[in-house]
Amino acid sequence: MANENKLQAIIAHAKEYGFVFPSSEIYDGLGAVYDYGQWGVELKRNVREYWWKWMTQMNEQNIVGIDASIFMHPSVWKASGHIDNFSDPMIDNKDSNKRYRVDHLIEGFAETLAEEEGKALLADMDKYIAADDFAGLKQLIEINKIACPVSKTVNWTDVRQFNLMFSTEVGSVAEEASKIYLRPETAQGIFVNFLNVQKTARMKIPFGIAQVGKAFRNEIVARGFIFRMREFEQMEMQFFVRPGTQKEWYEYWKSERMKWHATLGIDSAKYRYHDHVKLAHYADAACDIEYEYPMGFKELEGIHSRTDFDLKSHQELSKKKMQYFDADIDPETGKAYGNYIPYVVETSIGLDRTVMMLLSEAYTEEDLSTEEKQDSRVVLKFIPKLAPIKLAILPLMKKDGLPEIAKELMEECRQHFKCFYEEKDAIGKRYRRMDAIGTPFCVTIDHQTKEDQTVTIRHRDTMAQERVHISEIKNIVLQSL
RNA sequence: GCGGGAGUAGCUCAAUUGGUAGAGCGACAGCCUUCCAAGCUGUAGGUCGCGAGUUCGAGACUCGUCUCCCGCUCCA
Repeated sequence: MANENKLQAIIAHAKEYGFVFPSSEIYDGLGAVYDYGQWGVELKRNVREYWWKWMTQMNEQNIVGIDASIFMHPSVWKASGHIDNFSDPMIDNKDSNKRYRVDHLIEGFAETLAEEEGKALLADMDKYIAADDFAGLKQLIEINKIACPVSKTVNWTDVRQFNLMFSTEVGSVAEEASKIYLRPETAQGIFVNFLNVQKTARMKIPFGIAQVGKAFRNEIVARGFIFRMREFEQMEMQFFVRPGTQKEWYEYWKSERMKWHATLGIDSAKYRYHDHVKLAHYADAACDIEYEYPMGFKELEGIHSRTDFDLKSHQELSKKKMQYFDADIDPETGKAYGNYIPYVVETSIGLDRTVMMLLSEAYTEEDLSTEEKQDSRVVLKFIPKLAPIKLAILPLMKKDGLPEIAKELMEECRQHFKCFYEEKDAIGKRYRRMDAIGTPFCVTIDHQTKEDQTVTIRHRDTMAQERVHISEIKNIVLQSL
């Protein structure tokens, strides 16, 4: 299937079978916001829980979790650089339809001028930017006849503000209210709690703090289904290390995170690392783990060596010492390492992007036609651990006591994993419905069950069936999880 | 934001030059059925994206508007 069609098919399937719905659809929807439906939420929860366990329980490193609030003190975003770096005035060229950050455009032009002239121009620009004077900025562009590099024209729109962060007011009385932001990343919740966690959990470096939660970003263009949403969920872990060791920990987490991906049942050829050449303001090394989505390789997870940028910024702004006292002996000096601000290696993966990866990877259209008749099915090949429903229990017919036996099995199994019971329609049709939402096992109760307590267990991917004793079903499913 | 394409039932689509909305699948109820969708009967479901205009009459024509998709621009 062509990739553009595959994306369409996945979006349609996700909606049709209750995985992902457009937000507020009855009111024409809300751009780049989606809701998870009954099966989507199970899939997403399974991913989230698996990541959490893998990080905070199964991993050999010392990692604990937190759950910080979405609202944070405005100074947090001052310290993190989000206020200064991500609220840029933008301008569009009407002929080329290209959009530019105003500062980039003017800086680019300034470089073509003589040094003194350029400096003067940039000084003017900084003055206008500091004053939020957009009309002044536009005037500056017009006076200097700064042209679009593509269209070479000066046919510009007005200058507009681009805000990465969503803001709202805290305080119920309007005059007393103060502006705060919805967090654009979860990491800062970890940094501001660094001391709390380190002290109360008596954590020793190296150690990690994990968090899963919502984050919010205005996007200039929100496209690609749940790949890029305005409200999304991140699974992040900040790993605090001794300065100077960040490079080896960066490499460690680079490979460690790929090990996690290798357990998701995804073709390893669909993954690649992408090293950042141009580094963000806080990083000394950074790479992405990319997955080949239907629209191409795209960033799924980021691994960043964030240095001590964040803790240091918070220390400066808050005047609180964000230090760790390291009693370990430095072999070079024979003395304790002493007080320092830890360096940080971050792993940050998009939960929604992971769900989209799993949907993309699992979605399979199969042609089952024989010479006699045409036949096909759509099957979602999730690994059982992540599948929304683990087991469907299907009496072959809804009479002769078969539903009663099925319900007994249902009662036993539902205590351990998500089950689905259905007695309507032909058995083949019920199998196909379960295929469409990725249920790995179906068990069918028939008349023979009444005689020898055996049932048919049917495997999703191979469609193979085997006859087993009814008492084995629970363990067969549990072993696959 | 710009350019292109598309909006009719849950889904896929149909409705002669404008004449007042249908089918298949799906869903639901029942019948029949001893293991891989499309056997039988019945039922529900649509102010044709929304709003104006032209007309005796608009799903169709005109204008506006909204939403979605594709491409471009920005981006941790």
